[in-house]
Amino acid sequence: MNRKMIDSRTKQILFAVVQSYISNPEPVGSRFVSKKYNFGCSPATIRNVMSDLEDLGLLAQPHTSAGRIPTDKGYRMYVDMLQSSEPQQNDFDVDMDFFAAYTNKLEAMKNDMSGMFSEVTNTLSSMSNYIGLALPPKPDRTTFNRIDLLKYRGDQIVAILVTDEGVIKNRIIASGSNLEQKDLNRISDYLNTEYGGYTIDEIRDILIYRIKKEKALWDNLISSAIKICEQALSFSDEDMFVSGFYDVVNLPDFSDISRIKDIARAIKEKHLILKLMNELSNTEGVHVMIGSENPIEELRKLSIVTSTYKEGDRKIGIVALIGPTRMNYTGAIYMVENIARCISRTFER
Amino acid sequence: MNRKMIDSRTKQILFAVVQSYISNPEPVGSRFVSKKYNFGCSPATIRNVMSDLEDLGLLAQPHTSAGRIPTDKGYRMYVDMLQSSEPQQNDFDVDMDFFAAYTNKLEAMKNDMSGMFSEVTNTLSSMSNYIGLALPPKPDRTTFNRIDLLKYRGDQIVAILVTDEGVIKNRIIASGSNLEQKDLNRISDYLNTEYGGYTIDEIRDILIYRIKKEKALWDNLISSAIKICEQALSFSDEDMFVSGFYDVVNLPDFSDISRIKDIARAIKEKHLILKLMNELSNTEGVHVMIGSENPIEELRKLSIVTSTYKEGDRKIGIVALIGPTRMNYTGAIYMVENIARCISRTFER
DNA sequence: TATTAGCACTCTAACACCCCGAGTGCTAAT
DNA sequence: ATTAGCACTCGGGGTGTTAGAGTGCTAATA
Repeated sequence: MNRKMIDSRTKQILFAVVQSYISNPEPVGSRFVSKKYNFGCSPATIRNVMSDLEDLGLLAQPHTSAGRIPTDKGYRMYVDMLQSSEPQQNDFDVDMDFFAAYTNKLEAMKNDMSGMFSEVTNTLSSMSNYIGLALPPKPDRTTFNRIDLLKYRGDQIVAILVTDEGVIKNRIIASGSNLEQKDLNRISDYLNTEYGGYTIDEIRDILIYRIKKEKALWDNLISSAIKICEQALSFSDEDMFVSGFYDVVNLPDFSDISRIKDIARAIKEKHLILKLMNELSNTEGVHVMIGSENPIEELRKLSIVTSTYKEGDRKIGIVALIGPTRMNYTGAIYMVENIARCISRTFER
Repeated sequence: MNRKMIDSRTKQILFAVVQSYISNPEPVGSRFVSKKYNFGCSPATIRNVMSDLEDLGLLAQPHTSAGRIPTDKGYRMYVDMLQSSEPQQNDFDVDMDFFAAYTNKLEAMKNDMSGMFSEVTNTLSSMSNYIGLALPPKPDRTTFNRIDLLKYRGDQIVAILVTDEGVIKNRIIASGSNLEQKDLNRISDYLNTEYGGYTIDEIRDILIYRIKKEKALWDNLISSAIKICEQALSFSDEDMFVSGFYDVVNLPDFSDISRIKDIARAIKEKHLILKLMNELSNTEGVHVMIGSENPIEELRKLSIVTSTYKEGDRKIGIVALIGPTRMNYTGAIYMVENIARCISRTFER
């Protein structure tokens, strides 16, 4: 056998081992492989090959007299094989009709982002039994299109923030002073010409800068405008949707209490995952991170499958599944990919 | 010893056993009680008393040669003793100043109910290491005060729903037809005179009835009004806030995997807990349910401490802590009670 | 009559031990 | 290059033993 190149049969045996282990979490032995899959060779041969695979760091033995289980590197090769070959038949009982219907369902929820995305994570997790994640279009990174201010009762104002993705948020704020609708119109005109096109992050920076430097210069109206804008833009950054923790504890992979603690900690440290998701939201299509490949310490024993969704050509958010490294990658990829596609379609209309 | 009446020393010994077990989850033996607490009697005497307590069903032995642990009934008596005696010194390092400051913090979030209540559950859970729950003022059960409709762009309308507790929700809806602001005013006037004072639940019923019976009779405007009202009132009923699952798995009480599964299932079945909370939201002040006292199968091994919060005299919602039956009741009661008080104060202003 | 000391008894957790079976690695034959 | 055969290894499950903690009971005591 060559140093670098792995011959086709070897690859297939790796594939078989991984697939067997995924469907049944028992170390897989040579006899089993030789019997179950038809490679036309005896257990002894398989043994040799598996031994090679172990040397390559693709398989490992829990202990001497046990079968092999895949290493993270082994899963990696398996996933790469999956993705280079043609679409696998999915293991979940959802077909394309489901996703078509689902797109319509999401479409109907378009006005309620948070409802829509909690629906998405619920579906992801309940169909897969893994943990579903979703990042809605982040205001920070979207372009401010316009803000509208409507007078409400007393000194209260309804601020409606519109970005390129549509209405993001509306909230009621107290202006402090009693402004007329025409004042509000002047304020929003000012804000829209001044800030239109910037991302919300940038606007925040500008605001902070201005407040420091030029405070004294402004007239009352502008000062109100800034104040209102500040209030209207102050979103919580905790905008990540997670669900499915409660199913995942039933997976055999989490029969060990310490694994559950790991996963609990990982989810609790939302900001870490958030950061990772943000980094990944530049990637195109489906992306898989396996165990130790993961930059986040807390996720080193888990795998994460992500896919960005888009509006037109712009990637505006991301959905994901988190599960054990012994994950049904075929199914997870299929789900994540198609759900992301549903969301994209929703934004297109 | 009398049949029914338990003498004071016996009670105190029960108290000691429970408290010891709560602070350290080991069956407590007679020698230990006699040494640690000063009852001025020997282990043998304690043993007799503990044996009596076991006959009364207040203590139990995991096995013959182990110490005693409290039964649910034992915890019940303990909690009753707690509540009849004067306020215990709390075990958490929060004093009244904390709650005063906390009230202000909540005050500032009053415009953002969901933010406020997720803040509440986070605080509850992180300070106690149990699971924090909160039920915001339920729209269904609150009285509809008025609805305001503001024209926004195109056929879109901002609907602002006001109840006796203040602004509950504002959402953007599409009217379908292009209405002027004065039409909207007529619609909202109609809705307000027609439905003001009813609870939202009742309104929903009325709407359904009317839609069936009188559909043909209405003019266009009223039909729009109903349509809008329907849309505006269609809240998700998933309005319960939960947090702290991730800390609770670290408690020694959940070192057993099956216990974790129990608790995971309990939380997943939100509607059950929701129902319980609804039932409890008529109770006055703090309420404790211990293990088997619980009507919900899934919670039979857990305890729940609840407290309603009020606006004036009306109880409008509830907060709670869920933990193991071996719970720090003193601390949990203290936290729940005071947090509920903070919320009440917030609504008063 | 309530309390206590003393003692026999019970039960668990921990450890040692053994054996079975599954699965391997190696070697020699094909 | 493949294979059959065989010795070897290791974990899991069952058994036996022991130490220690805690009890219940009895008889003595205040």
